[in-house]
Amino acid sequence: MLYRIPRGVNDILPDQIAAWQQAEANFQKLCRLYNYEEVRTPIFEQTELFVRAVGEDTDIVAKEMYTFEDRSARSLTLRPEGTAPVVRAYLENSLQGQDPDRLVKLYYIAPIFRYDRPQAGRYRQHHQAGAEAIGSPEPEVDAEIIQLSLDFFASLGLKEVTLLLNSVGCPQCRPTYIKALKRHIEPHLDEMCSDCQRRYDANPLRLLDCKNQTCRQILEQAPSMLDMLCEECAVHFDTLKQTLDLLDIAYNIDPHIVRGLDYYTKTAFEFVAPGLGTQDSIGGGGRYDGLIEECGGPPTPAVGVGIGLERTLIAQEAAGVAQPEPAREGVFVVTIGAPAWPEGLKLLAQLRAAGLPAEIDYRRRSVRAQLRYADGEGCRWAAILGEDEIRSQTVTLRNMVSGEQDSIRQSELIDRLSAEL
RNA sequence: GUGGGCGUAGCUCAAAGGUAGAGCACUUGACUGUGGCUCAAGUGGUUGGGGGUUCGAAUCCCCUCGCCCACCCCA
Repeated sequence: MLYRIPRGVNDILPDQIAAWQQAEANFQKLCRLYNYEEVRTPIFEQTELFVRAVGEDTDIVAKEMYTFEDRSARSLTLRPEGTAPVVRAYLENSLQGQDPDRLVKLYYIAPIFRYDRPQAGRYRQHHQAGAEAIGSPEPEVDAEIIQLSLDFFASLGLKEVTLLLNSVGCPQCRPTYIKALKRHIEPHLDEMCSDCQRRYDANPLRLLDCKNQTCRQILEQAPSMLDMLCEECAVHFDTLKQTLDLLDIAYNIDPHIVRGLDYYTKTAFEFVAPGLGTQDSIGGGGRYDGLIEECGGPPTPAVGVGIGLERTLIAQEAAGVAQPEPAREGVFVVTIGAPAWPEGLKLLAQLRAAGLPAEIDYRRRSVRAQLRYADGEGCRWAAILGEDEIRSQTVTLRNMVSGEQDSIRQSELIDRLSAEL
């Protein structure tokens, strides 16, 4: 073998396509139900867009982007997340129109690229189904995004999805919180891991999700962001919780949900599912009220979600959700003997022209082999053409499920099958 | 980026220094023109790749690539 697939990326082969198409179709259907419209943005953007939107200090920007120069020395980057390109397209095409308060609801299904060490459920190219609601500050919209996501998981038979919920505050209250957090940590700083010592200055919020034992202990008594939200953020969070209660959506408050993208404000959430090992997050999102302004637009509040399709499908498999058997359909043209071959080819073309899925065995093997092939291909009918049939202008039509067969006129075959299939 | 486990037929796996195998799948036949069940025969391998040790390597050593697991990160 001369060439192998690059590390960390996958082929999606015919036997997996049904699961993918089901997931994609369900997501699209739900988005239409919730009045979100599809956008398709390029797989690469100016590098600066992601650096600015996601944040220079994040792992995604610092070490996980596929960045390259084109032939004119422009720095471009393969999309490492879905929100920034949508925001760019929203601004560039003035999707808000003349109404500055207009709520623009968009969705996408797109490949995402991150140079990470591959692992089960973690790939260098994966696919996200995402939804963004741009233009509304209302917590009910956060709830809508969450509900849409949960409906999607439910539509795929995923029953044990847990919603983890947090608020990461806003530019008003977060600095106060960070000051309090650092004040708590400072006396213990030299006991903490080297990563945390670096984060202390670079990105103190990230201290919260350190998995190191000693760091965790020190952080256990640390103040919680949730206790220090400003009035506006606290009301937003309370209203969101009330709305979720109203909609019978269960959630676990988890103050350690921080998210790896700097643009989040207020609501941050994550969906976790069993069966994935340590990569158990199948989706996540939150509010990003500052991002549109950061990208050069007017102050515009927004909220969104990204769902990992590979992980969702792994969770679906782990949960033992059976894929529906493809229905038997199609006609297999069986020819017997040399004179029947051209007649079979003509019949094959006629069937296809009439919109009936049809196949033939180009290897011209024994009847036995042709029927076995037809069975393996999942055909519902076999149309058998031999000397007898040609002489009498008929075809032997065999039902591949029941095994019954009878002789019918060639001129009636298409009408008969069209009625049945 | 760090540490560990594993790479043998299309698939799932044996063979622990001495002839590379089994089951499933596939092909053909038993059944001159009828699939699924049964039986029989057959096809199929640079043992991930490269180098080394040895009379002899799937097996031991080194390098490399890939997958998996944990850290990390996140979808």
